[in-house]
Amino acid sequence: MRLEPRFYERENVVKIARELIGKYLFTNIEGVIAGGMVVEIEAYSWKERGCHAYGGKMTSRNKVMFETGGCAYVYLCYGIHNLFNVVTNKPGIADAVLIRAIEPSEGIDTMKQRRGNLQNPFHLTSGPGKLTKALGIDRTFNGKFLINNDVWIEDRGEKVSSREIEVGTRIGIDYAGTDAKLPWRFTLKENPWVSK
DNA sequence: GCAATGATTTACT
DNA sequence: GTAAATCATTGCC
Repeated sequence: MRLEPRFYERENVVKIARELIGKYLFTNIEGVIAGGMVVEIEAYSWKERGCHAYGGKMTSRNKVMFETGGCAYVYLCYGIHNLFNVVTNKPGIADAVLIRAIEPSEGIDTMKQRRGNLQNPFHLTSGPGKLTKALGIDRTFNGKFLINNDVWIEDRGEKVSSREIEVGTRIGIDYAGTDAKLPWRFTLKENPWVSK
């Protein structure tokens, strides 16, 4: 079952991130479906320094974060890598979750092709820049709604108990000061597809 | 208009 | 495990 807008429009972005573990992210590029289960995710909110829209400041890059929940926010990091976020909360409130890793289930051959020859198959989608490349996501997806047929998230009814979820601090935002210590990173315990 | 910077990846030791 | 590559976005001049 595909997740509806009201799932994303709730106020607690951390809770949404926690609930998205075990859900399935798919893309449909020119009729080819690829995707898999979300195993790693982080929450971001305008209230803390780790977020692009910290303080509620809108720029041409992050304006999509101010859209209503259920919008895709894709941006370029380090000049090369596309990172895939899902906007949450109500219009005007810039919260989002960053999908960092998935466990491939559909279109694995296509993903391998997009990623080129890999030594270690576990490197296919075990990182935010890797998974966007594997799924064919680029910045043309910025602003797309997850109720369209290009990209969406499904609930396949798999239950993930809280003790299977590992909570930690977010990656790569040391500059955020004390906000970098917020326990807003969720991973599936002992899953080989989680980035290290 | 220009230089500093980063929510990372890759290859190499 | 560590370090370099790489360029759009940002913020200041």
